[in-house]
Order: sequence, then structure tokens, then C-alpha cells
Amino acid sequence: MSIAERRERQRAERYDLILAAARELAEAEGWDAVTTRRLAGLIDYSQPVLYSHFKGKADIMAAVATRGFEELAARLRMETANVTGARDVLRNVCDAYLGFARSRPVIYEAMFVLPTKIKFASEETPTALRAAFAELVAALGPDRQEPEFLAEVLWSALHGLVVLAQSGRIPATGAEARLNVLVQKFGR
Amino acid sequence: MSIAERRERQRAERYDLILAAARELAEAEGWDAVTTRRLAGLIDYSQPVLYSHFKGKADIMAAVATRGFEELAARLRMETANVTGARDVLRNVCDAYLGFARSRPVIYEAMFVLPTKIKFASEETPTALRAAFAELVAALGPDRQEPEFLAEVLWSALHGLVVLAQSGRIPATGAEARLNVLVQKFGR
DNA sequence: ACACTGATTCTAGCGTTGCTAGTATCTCTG
DNA sequence: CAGAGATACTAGCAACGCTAGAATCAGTGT
Repeated sequence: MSIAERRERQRAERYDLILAAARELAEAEGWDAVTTRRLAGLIDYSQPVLYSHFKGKADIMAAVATRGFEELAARLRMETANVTGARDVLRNVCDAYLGFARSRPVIYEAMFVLPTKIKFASEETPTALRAAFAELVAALGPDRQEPEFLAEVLWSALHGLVVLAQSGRIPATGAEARLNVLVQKFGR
Repeated sequence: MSIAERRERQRAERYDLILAAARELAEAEGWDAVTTRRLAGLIDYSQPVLYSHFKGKADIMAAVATRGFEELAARLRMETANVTGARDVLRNVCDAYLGFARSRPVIYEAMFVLPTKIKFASEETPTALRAAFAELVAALGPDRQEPEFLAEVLWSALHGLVVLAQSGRIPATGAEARLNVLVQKFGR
């Protein structure tokens, strides 16, 4: 079985190679620059090889997004784990969310903006995505009324701030003032 | 000068024809279906005619979006004009915003989601867009601290609710409950 | 050691996209 | 009624996602 295992391993390595290339190219030049031809060139394989790993370009982006969910969940977890004042936790989690979006704008785009096949709020939802949402719920503190809805509205506000700023529809200046407003409104 | 005027008028009519066709096609099948060839076919002209009116597809979408700003501003104005309780005004304006997004999803997309050349929060910002934002500020009531930032955060929350729902990332059910949460948090 | 078989990867190409150069046509002017 | 200028067309380019079919490589059995 060792030959089959080696093949499997090599395939997995190439899978990672594709994802890394897609991520780097997207971060450098945006998702429009991520064409199947350029991607194939970057990994020194021909174009159709991509289709033996992924159904298509959308599938590649979904895979990049899934890894993004893991990173986001980890970042948020770090903030809820540090138990300080409840107000601080909310603020730090929001800040971490915004920070993630700022540091990985194109991955955020794949996760939350571009059309996606990934199922949200269902049984097929990736674990990491559920975990990230759970951190938002936790950050709002216990004993809230309708915690799911509350967290969804908070998430909407955070997401709105991110995308409107990224697309230049909200000024780059004043980000901290807006965060203050948000925390004040959603804090106890 | 009457011949030149007639030509001018005919050009303007064709301009409107293109915009109407783009809008209808987008509403029926989405922006991806709005190709320059299909658009040309719908108005019974050849493809390059489009480029005598617009710089390109993005320019056409921007024009559709601009008309959308006018409609949105008008809808919001109707709610702030009806002076009832301050809490009701905020609620009604938010509801009107969400209603606009629901009734004209693809126009909303061109206005607030897709990459755009339209300048926001600057001197070149279309009048209707400024007006719409001013309605949001007004809905929050007078004598607020940092009314601009507050309105921007409210707008972000509304926008987040819209796009996350439209892309299936937030469940379709519970929209009213989320609106309740939002109004409760941002009301006095 | 060698031919066979099946998986793997490549070349080449399809249909579509936004956009444009160059030609033909059509309209108004002198 | 002929010339000039605006107007709209045909035809084509480069790039896109994706795929069929040929070629090449690896592992197996005799």
C-alpha cells in the first residue's frame, strides 16, 4: 500500500501548492488576476491539472475561504479566552474581526463577499465557521435575549464596516471612532 | 439648431433605452447575464453603439446605480417626512432601506456591492447619494454625539444585513427580529 | 527483462467575454 | 446634386473558464 500512499501524499502536496499559489496571487493582485492559466503556470503544471483537484475556479476559492475560517476562528478565540472585563472582551473580539479583514482582505472577500458554494447556518456549515460565529455570541456575554439574532446583527455591522471601507464607500479615517460607537451600542 | 436638438434628444432616448434594458435584464437574470452583446440585441443596435454612450460595462452599471440612489433617497425621505414618534421614524427608515434592497436586489448590488467608480463621501459624490445618507442621519434624531460616525455604523449594520441575507449567509427567516434588535440598539 | 494496462498529464480547442480598428452607410451642407 | 462629416456596422483581438482526446508515464504480470 505504500505506493498508493505516496501518490496520495503527492496529490495532497500539489493540492496545497495550488491553494498557496491561489492565495498569494489573490493577495498580490486580487481575485480577478487568479486565472486558471496563471495558476497552472505558478505550479508548473498544465491547466487541466487544476480540474483534477477542484471542480473549477469557484471551488478553489471556496477552499481558500475554508482555511480562512480557521484562521479567523483562532484569532477570535484568543480574545474570548483572555477573560478580562466583559466590555473589553466585546471590544477586543470586534477589533480582532476587523483586524483579520484588514490583514487578509482578499481572503475575507472569498469568505464573506463573493458568491460561494459554502453553506452558512446549516448542518453542512464548516466547523471553523460555526466556531467563529460562536465566538461572537460568547463575546456578547451570557444571559442575553435572542443571542443568535443579536450576534447576527453585530456580525452584520462588523461586516458592513469591513466591506464599505474596503470598497471605498466609507472613509478610511475614523475607524476607531466607529468601533467605539459599535461597542457602546452592543455592550451592556 | 432644431436638427441638432433632435439628434441630441434621440441620443438621450437611446441612452435611456440602454439603461432600461440593462436594468431589466439584470433584474431578470443578474448582472452576469448583462453582456454587451445581449444588451445590444435588446435595443436593436450593434454592440459598439454602447461604447458611444458609455465607456464600458462598468460605466453602464454606474449609471443604473445612480438612478437607484435617487429612488432610495426618495423612499427614505418619505419616512423621515412623516413625523411621528422618533423611535418610529428610525424603525421606518431602517425598514424602508431593507425594503428597497429586497425589492431591487440587483440595483442595490450595483450601488453598494460591486466595484464602482462612483465616489463616496467626497465632493464628487452624487447628490442623491448624499441625500440618502442625510436621511439616515436625520432618522437617528438631533443632538447626537458624532452623528456622522453613528450614521455610518447604522448604515454598516443595515448593509451587512442586506448582503449577508442576499448571499445566503444569514437565514431568510427572522428578518423582523433582527430589525427589532437593530432599532433597539440604535434608538435612544 | 519485457510487453501490457491503466492512470496521469498534456496539447489543442470550444464558446463566451469586454472592447476596438477600420469600413460602409447615411445625413446634412454648400 | 456632389462632397464632407457624423454614425453605425462587420469583423476581429486577446483573455476567460472549461473540456475532449492524444500522448506519456508508472506499476503489474508473465
